[in-house]
Amino acid sequence: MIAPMRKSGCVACEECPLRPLDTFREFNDKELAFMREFKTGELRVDGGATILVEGAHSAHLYTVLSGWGFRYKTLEDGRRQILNYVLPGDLIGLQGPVLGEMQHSVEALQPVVLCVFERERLHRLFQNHPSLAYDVTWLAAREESMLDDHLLSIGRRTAAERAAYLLSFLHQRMDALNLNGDVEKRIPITQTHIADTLGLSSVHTNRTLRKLAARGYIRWEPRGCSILKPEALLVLSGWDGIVEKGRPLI
Amino acid sequence: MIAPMRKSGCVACEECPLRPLDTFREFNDKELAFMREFKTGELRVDGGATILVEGAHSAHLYTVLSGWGFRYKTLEDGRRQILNYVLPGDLIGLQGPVLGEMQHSVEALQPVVLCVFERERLHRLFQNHPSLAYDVTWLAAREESMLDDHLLSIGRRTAAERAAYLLSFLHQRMDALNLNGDVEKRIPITQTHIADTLGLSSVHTNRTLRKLAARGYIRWEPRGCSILKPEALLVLSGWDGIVEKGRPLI
DNA sequence: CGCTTACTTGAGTCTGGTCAAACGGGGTGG
DNA sequence: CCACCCCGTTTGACCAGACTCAAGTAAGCG
Repeated sequence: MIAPMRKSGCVACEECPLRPLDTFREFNDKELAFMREFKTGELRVDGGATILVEGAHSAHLYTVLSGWGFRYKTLEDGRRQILNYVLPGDLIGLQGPVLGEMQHSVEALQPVVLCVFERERLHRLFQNHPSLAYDVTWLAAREESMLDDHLLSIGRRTAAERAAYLLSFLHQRMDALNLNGDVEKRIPITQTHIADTLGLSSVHTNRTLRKLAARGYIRWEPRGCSILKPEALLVLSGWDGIVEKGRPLI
Repeated sequence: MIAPMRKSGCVACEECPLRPLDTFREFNDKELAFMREFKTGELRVDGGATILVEGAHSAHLYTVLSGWGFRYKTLEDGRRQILNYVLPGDLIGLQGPVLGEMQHSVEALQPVVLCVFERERLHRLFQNHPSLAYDVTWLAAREESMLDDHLLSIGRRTAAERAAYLLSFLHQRMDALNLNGDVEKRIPITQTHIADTLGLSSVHTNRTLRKLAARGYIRWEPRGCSILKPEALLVLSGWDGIVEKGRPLI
């Protein structure tokens, strides 16, 4: 599951391929210098691997460099709820250092590369780099905002609206990273993942997605979904879309 | 809706009635001094009043000193989803300063007293008080953790389990504040609030609650609910309960 | 080639929604 | 003081969206 991490041979923060993207705010030299120091290595995990486990008192936190994953919780009897998806630029595992232990698990959907940070050094970040501390809070507030949206969706939208919302949401997040600019245009998840995100059964999810496909809004492919009419999905969902500018990249 | 705020005549942070409670971590003198400076006044709102509005670019953030409220979002057609409840000690309105504008609204369930903070000074807090900055992040991570729990509940639990979860959740939060130690033992919400939290209709919520009452787990009172058998509710819900120690009070 | 995983489809069931009506308490204006 | 109204709660009857069970297809892989 876990390849050894190395400091040499991994991407330096100054050359991070994500940082130049429009979504991310610019860091100054001091911030970048700290980041390079803060990052202790990289971690590669296979698709399907568990990155963080509920209950663990993890020694690390991570930022996703590439690949998709998802956060989830389960009930005793196995019912699973996917809480959110993690994409490149997302900070994960903050609950470990801050609250003491993880309250959810994280799993990779594809091979994922992670930047590794030590929980110990997080205090140094807060001590010496207020702007970065603020950024960590920014990221936490953003996650909360996404969860609010998901809650509204699961609680109050119909199955079709929920599906439209989720696909719009993921499409917009991809868009911000230009992941759909080149090769990867597909959202790399199965219908079971969608079902476990929307609080539906996989059978009903399938029927709902087929209707969206019949209308020409999406095309379902093995292990993934292509968005053909993002605007139509957005209208159907009744969602405003993501409001986000100057997102920090820790 | 809004009474004028005054700095004199309001509770100083050193004498904050909440701070001595076991749930909250102790603050040192320097932290307390900053808090007294940070707090610019108090605000009293009536029950039913709106404290913060979605879309607003609010100039303040608040900590609840007394009273209950709730955070919510609505869809165009009026469908409402309650995201979480706010109780004394909760920091609200962080989204304003951090993300730029509020993505949800907050409404008072009762007369509520709030400590008022200026969004401008939040940067000073991060600049000069790393421990408090860390605390703000702690609170954001805690909120996220609660939302994760809610999502699991709405997405994957049955109506009865959801109701049991929500009532357990609110009961535990009351407990931590000793609100049930003295006069107020009731959870001060209507069945419509519960319905809008659980993603159910009010009719079905009523039937579900009556079943819980018939089993002797709860007693419903006008505009409120008393918990008679918290352990039974916890078992029914399949929830672990809140894990929380040394919560900061900003 | 056989196994597994993902997706599809049909049939019957049930949880939870909608519509409708009624009750009861608290507040208000006459 | 009483009539009225409104809000929150309760209950019944009926309906429908979503679930379960079940079976079958198709693609990928060792």
